[in-house]
Amino acid sequence: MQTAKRLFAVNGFYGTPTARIAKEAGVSNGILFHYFPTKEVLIKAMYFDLKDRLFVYSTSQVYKGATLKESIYTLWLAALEWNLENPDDFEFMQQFENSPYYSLELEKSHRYVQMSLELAQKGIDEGIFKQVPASLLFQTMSGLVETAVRYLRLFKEAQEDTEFKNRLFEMAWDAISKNKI
Amino acid sequence: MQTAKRLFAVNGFYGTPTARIAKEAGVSNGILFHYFPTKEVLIKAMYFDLKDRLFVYSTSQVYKGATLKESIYTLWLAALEWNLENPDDFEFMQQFENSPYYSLELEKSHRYVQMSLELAQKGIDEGIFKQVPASLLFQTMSGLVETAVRYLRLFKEAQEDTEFKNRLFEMAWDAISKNKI
DNA sequence: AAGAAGATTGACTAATCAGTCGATATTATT
DNA sequence: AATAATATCGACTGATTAGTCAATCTTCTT
Repeated sequence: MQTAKRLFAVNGFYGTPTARIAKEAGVSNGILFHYFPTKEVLIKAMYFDLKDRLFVYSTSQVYKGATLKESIYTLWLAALEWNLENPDDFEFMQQFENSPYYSLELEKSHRYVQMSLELAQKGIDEGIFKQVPASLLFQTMSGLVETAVRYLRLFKEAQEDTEFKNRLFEMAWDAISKNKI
Repeated sequence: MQTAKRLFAVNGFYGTPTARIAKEAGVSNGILFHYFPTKEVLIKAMYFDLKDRLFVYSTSQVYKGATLKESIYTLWLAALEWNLENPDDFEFMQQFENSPYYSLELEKSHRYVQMSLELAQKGIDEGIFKQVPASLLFQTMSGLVETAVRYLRLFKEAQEDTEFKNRLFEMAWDAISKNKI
């Protein structure tokens, strides 16, 4: 799976023959299909695995007694840094979510998504977030994490700039929170 | 190109044989390669064409004497509705921008991107937008248009809800503009 | 009308690739 | 130790597909 991820990230799903995955992973062609009966099964298993690791990593960072904003910030930062530190995962995820393999049903089955939706609903109920559907808030935040990741991948010098990252978060926060004018 | 776009939107680039494009377009295999020497050339030509049509459509809607916020709103709405009315274009664009064909150099060559960047810079200079790079503001807006499109495609009943669309714009505007607390 | 230039055809090919399968090796169970 | 169960191998195949090419048709020029 690690080898497949690296190759997919560079050459895309269709640009990566299963034979090459097996070869570079140092195993036979046969054994690959022994564990993953089709290429599609391999790809979906990889996506599920990735989302689950992201969930474990993100939630492990959140304090128990944190305020909502602190929690959101921690989760936002965790997602951001995780994507920056695992560029192959990010590439793979982007490709997958824009491929025919992806579906909403699949998406909703992940713990990561469920947890995020609950948090969004909490913010709405407390009157901190805008009065829009929770799923919209989640998608907005996810989209803005992606934007931030893409930007910081381009301008690497800003990756260590805490002040700049705070501004990035501020943009995301302003998008979803009620404005106190 | 229209046929290719429809097929790509449904089956993806790699899931669509050139022979099928030709057949469904009612032309021969040979003539397709007469005008587009490779599949890649076809795909890139389609992307360029699409971005240019989006530019023409969007800018035609902006009033001369409009304020910055009005202009941004008009452009945001134009992009949103254009994507909703041309779902094949949207699917195609998403796939392209997450494929190995895509590059930043290509992106910057489009009139649409150049115009957007100038507008973003104007907002920064006037102190209306957050003091971050213009390209970040543009990418943020683009990302939020995508989010809005995806959301409205899922919940079609909200597509005609002007009030809801205003809320969507508000989220985008709050993300990029300075907050008046 | 003759000839040139370009448009169009579709059968063909060389290469690629997902997935199979029978044989062999390793590990677990009794 | 004998047997069963599982893991691994890699050569092979059937299907698919991007791109070619020689022949035919259409349009333009003089």
